Amino acid sequence: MALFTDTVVNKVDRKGRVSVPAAFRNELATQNLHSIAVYPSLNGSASLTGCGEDVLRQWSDTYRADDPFDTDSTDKRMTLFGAIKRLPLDADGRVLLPEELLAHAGITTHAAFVGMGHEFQIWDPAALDAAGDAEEEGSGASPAGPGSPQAPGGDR
Amino acid sequence: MALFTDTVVNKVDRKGRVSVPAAFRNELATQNLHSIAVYPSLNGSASLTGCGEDVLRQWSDTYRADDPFDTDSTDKRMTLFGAIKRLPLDADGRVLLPEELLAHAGITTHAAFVGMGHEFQIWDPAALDAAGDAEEEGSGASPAGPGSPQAPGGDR
DNA sequence: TTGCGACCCATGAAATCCCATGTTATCCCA
DNA sequence: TGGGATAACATGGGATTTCATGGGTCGCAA
Repeated sequence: MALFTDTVVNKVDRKGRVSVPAAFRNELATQNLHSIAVYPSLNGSASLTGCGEDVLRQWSDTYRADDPFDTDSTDKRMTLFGAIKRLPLDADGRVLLPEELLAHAGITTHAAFVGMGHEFQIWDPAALDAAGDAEEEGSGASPAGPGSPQAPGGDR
Repeated sequence: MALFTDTVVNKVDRKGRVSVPAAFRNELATQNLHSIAVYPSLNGSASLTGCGEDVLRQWSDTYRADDPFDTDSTDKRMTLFGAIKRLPLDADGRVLLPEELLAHAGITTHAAFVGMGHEFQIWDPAALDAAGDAEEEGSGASPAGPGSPQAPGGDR
């Protein structure tokens, strides 16, 4: 299973393309994956969540055993799988983020990729900063702690 | 699992490279690891913590079974994995410490590697001295005790 | 035909590789 | 046990490759 770490800010070009960080690509390559699965984060934050297809398969497997009459299961599957877009990586390791997803995350010129273990998230850098600050205060984390995983200045 | 001990001060060259102490490298080699995972220490001190990837995988595994709808899990993973950088060892056993990490630890010309069992820390030698002294007084440790693991004078 | 996506190439900056060197620790033999 | 030979390490620097990014072109479809 891929292991995504680190936070990287890349530029979104005029065509809506973004380079997936090389480290992420390498992780995907170890699983022979040539695309990423992306969907609006489920916790309601203005961000996207992405992962390799292997993770999708695992989720699908956990649901497959469910009772076909279990409406909770059908609801969740619809919410989850219905919103997932599979984005192929081009020869240069970039993906084309659909307008719809860009809008959901409020991404305009830059996209911050945040590793989260077996999956990752994509944020507008400013929104990520804000979310990090909020968490720091809310949870009473150590003042100088890593509340905000990274402060992606403004650029790279 | 690797076992890191001892304190070693190495030089950071103009490119930001540092030799990982040979003893540490040997520990990593026994696990077939060719990179280290480094992140700002979680206790808020001006230092970095490092470990082998085996430790990361273990963390990731504990989260992987989580329900994708579990927002508490996603928050934790973002904070933890978002700040971890994987630094590959080059053929000579060196890593390139990113600007960002150097700044967090206040490292400029020298880096002190401190073994801590299954992980290790990286300090600016002066900051390490200061932290050791403070601990000595605060905890009432033996006056001449090993509060500061070593007094890495100024150089090697 | 016109707009968008897939593919290709160019470029500057940064990371990686590779080799050279001085120094220190280790080994081996008398 | 002295002392030279040898190997391991840390370090510097130049050569090469990777990466992110911009832009162009071709083809398909609305």
